[in-house]
Amino acid sequence: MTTLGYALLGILARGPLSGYDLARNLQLPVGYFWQANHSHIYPELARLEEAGLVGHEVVRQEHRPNKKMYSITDAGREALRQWVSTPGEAAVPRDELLLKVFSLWLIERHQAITLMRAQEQRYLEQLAHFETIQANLAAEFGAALHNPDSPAFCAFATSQCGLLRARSQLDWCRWLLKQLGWNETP
Amino acid sequence: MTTLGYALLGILARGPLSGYDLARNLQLPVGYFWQANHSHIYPELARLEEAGLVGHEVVRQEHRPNKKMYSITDAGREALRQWVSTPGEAAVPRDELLLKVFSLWLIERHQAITLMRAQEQRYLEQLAHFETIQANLAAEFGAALHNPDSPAFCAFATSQCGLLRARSQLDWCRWLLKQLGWNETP
DNA sequence: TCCTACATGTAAGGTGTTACATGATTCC
DNA sequence: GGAATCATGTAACACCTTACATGTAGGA
Repeated sequence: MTTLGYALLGILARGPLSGYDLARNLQLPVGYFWQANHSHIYPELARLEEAGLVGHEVVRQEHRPNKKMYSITDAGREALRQWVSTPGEAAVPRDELLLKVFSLWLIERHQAITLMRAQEQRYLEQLAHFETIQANLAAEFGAALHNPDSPAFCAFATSQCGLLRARSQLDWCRWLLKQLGWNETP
Repeated sequence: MTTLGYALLGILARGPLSGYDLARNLQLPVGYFWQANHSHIYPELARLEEAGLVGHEVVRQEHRPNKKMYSITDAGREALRQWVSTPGEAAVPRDELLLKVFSLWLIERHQAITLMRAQEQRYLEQLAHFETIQANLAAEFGAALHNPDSPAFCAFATSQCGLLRARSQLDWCRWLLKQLGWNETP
């Protein structure tokens, strides 16, 4: 089983969806920690179905194309549970920005500052985004959000991770910008 | 040009190295934000050389195999500068752990706690690692570490990012563990 | 004797992205 | 008329990992 497969199972465990809907989920809500294109999702769904982890039924629609609604099977839920409860290896975080910062000494000071300011802006947007997500979750689920056995809490927990991360990255950006400013020749 | 290519140029900009040494750099020091295997590096070095961005000379050694020492060319340094100074797209952080947390509601409370405790331990190790790296850099470079035009400062800046990240992840882990504990039935 | 470090490569397979391909409906 | 949304797929390519392949020297 691939990780994408588990990502799909994780979304389908919350309710039946079409491949198209799954693709949208993997662009934004879940997309902040795992992305995928539809061209990857459709074949993967076929593989999951062959393995008996999901099933689908065709829903006829008027005024728009028919769609296949996929649902997770008992076997699928069990496979997902198994995967979630096993620790797994430490992931390698690939960060292009850090690669650039590693070579920042090569470029002009003002270019470096421009680069980091753009990044600062990006993290600010991320932060705002996660705050919006959390506000929406709070409005929709209320007290249920504090129950760790609910899907809503789990969505909140992942967004909380993103929020804290964005904050720490923002701190780092500003620290770096300060360093870049100190030795400046006016 | 691939990102791996720029990663190699970024290391070679600090001094000539063999493919083997580059592979080691991309396992640990740089490896905390970009990893690569030797099987990927050797062909990439050949491509960089074909493009005139690096060159090599064979160094004969006794008691051990000959090696090819690669150095960055002027064209390579310029290409690297170009790449570093352009902002680039926002990266998609793929995080398997967050995918698991997203489905945490499916598993038993004690399993979830075990999972997060293991993760907490992992982040603690990361934190210690970055602190060691920074201590080593401080011991080796001293005051030069504060000069943003030095390669040493850039190495420090990347480790600083890793350190802050590890800290925020640790905070998140503990927040989640607290949430998992609150609704516990003893 | 076996394992690790040094040193360089190729081959096969898995994963992920971009582009190709089609077609109805709705909004500007 | 053109763009966006809904809806599903295939094909080609780029990227990355694992395994295969070879050989010396030194330490446990």
